Amino acid sequence: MVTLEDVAKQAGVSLATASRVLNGSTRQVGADLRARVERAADELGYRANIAAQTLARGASNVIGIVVHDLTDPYFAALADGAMRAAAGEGLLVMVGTTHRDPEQEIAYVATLNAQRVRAVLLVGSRVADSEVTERLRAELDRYRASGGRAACVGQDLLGVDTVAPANHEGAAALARSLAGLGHTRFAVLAGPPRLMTARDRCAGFVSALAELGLPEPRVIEGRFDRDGGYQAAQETGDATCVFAVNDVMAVGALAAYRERGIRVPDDVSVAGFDDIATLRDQVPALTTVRLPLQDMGARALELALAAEEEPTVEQVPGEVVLRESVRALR
Amino acid sequence: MVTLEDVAKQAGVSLATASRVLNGSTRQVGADLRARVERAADELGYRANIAAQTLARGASNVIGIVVHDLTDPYFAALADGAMRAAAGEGLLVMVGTTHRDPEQEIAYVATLNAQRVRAVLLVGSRVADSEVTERLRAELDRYRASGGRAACVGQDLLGVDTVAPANHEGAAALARSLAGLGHTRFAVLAGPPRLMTARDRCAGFVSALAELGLPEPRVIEGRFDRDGGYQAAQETGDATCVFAVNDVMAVGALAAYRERGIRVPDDVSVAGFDDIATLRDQVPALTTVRLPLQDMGARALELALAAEEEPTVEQVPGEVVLRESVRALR
DNA sequence: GCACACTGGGAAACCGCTTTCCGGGAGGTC
DNA sequence: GACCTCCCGGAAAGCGGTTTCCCAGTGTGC
Repeated sequence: MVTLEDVAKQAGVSLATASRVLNGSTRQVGADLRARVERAADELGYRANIAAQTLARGASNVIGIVVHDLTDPYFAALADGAMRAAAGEGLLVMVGTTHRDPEQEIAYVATLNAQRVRAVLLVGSRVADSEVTERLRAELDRYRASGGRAACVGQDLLGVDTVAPANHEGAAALARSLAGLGHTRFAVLAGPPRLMTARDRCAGFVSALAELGLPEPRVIEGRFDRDGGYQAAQETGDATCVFAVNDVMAVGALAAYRERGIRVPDDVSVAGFDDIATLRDQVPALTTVRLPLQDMGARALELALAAEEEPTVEQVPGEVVLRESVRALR
Repeated sequence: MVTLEDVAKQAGVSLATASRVLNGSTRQVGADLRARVERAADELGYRANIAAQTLARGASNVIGIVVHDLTDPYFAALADGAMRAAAGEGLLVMVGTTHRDPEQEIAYVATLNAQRVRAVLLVGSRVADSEVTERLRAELDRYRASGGRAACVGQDLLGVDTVAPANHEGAAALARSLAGLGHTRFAVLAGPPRLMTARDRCAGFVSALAELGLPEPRVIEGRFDRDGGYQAAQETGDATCVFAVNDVMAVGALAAYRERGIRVPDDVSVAGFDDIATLRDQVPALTTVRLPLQDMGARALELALAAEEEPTVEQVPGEVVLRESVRALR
């Protein structure tokens, strides 16, 4: 393993000079020495030891991103956005996946704190469990107390900068659009009530219907993934319009209906939430609420790095996109 | 920022003892001192500085994964597999995305080397550019020379442990299956010839057809993504069966046909490659070659960590999965 | 011609932790 | 009771960089 000292020795200069040449400094180094050092480094194949640099500088150039599940395109898009932004800042990215285990999330914050990462991004829904949230928050506070920055994509429950998708409002807007098509009997594939995102979307949808004076929809809980949508779709009864709280679930629902010979949108209309790019070619094309996922990820990183005194909370509106999976009732 | 020294002082013990208690050691520490240290650490909210640990230990517990594009479910699945395996080993993961720029790939290897990560996983197709490959290989050699381990998912071109999907054979098997259905006029949505993966799949398909004595397929180059498939599908002429070299392209092709009123599989059969989970609910269901992506990612990590003397190359067979997007010609 | 920046080089302290080495005390053996 | 081990605590030497501080040499301005 080649060290800076080896390089300095080979170039016949001091450690200080070698460091200034190779790893950046405000100080100038004469052209000849500079060349000697660079040549020596090249010949020896020197690579700075970042651990040592981090230790000496007291700051790393790494950020951490914690997501629930990378294979879920929702998180992949958010992570990608954040990673592009990070790359633009010359930062490296450490990614942790919790597989939806809140304990893992807490553990990651602790680990990333230990890594002294510059910033931590918590991407994904909070859960409705104040005990867990409190512990996460404590861990986060500890991290921030020692100079770390944090931001979150999801619900503003952690006292950090937050990019908050307008789940409630987006679902409400969707409900109004669907009601505008003449639907009155709705069902909601609500996902797990534990997940704030699922809960908010469901609540937004339900409350908008109530405001319109429409009957309460049937709310079917289940998992937050494709299979959750598939299963919940078995129980939508005589609803003419079904809202799945995310696109992946909606796709599961479409599959379920297809298998049972129920036509979408002729027999039942289906809508999702998120507008996942990978699912844009579904047949029938999915009505949904579009969220600018990549931008949200990037924005979260910006917020974290900007580090205002007071945590910023940014609402991100969703845009209702009507596609072929819904039809108007005359 | 609370350091180990603070903890030691507060507990009234030496640095050595505090270290042994908190950060693991072969040495025993007496129960009372151990308790004192733990209490002090807890009170102060101590988090070990990993940069310092890495420096002192001379080894980090981080691995690096370099992928082309996280939003492509193919890479997401591979990365997820590798990350699960890493988590099982207690390793943290640093993810870099190249967005298909080979220079970025080289740069990441250099950076990860600087980070002294335990292992580097290069996930994704090599490119048919020996100059670039050579430079990447040189960077990798430099990394390995200083004790790093590396593995690759893709083509065995780097002299490191490799998990190599049987692209050629898989595509050939698919070709035979499709020919068995009676098809004779084929087209291949071949992707970019630069990409070895695209090239191998295309070549495997073409050569299998040749062995069967069937006419040469029309080969249409293009991008490796959904839009590439969409565009290439415009030029498939009178082919009765179209092979897209990956599922995402196949989905693009399905969309193109749908728009033009060409029915799949009635008018044209379509097949892809990879068996991407997110795309399993496509209509019509996509015929494809299944690759155990998550396992491959996990396996690559295993290989990298195992670190035999001679690089291992593991072929991973693909399994042809016939679904509704193809039909038999009578 | 002299005081005075100013420039660029090097010695050495320091970042926070691990680990080797040393030493003192307890316990065992004959 | 002398001698040996074993056990466990602490001092201190690194790990590989960065950066402060000091110093010699070189232009400047008057």
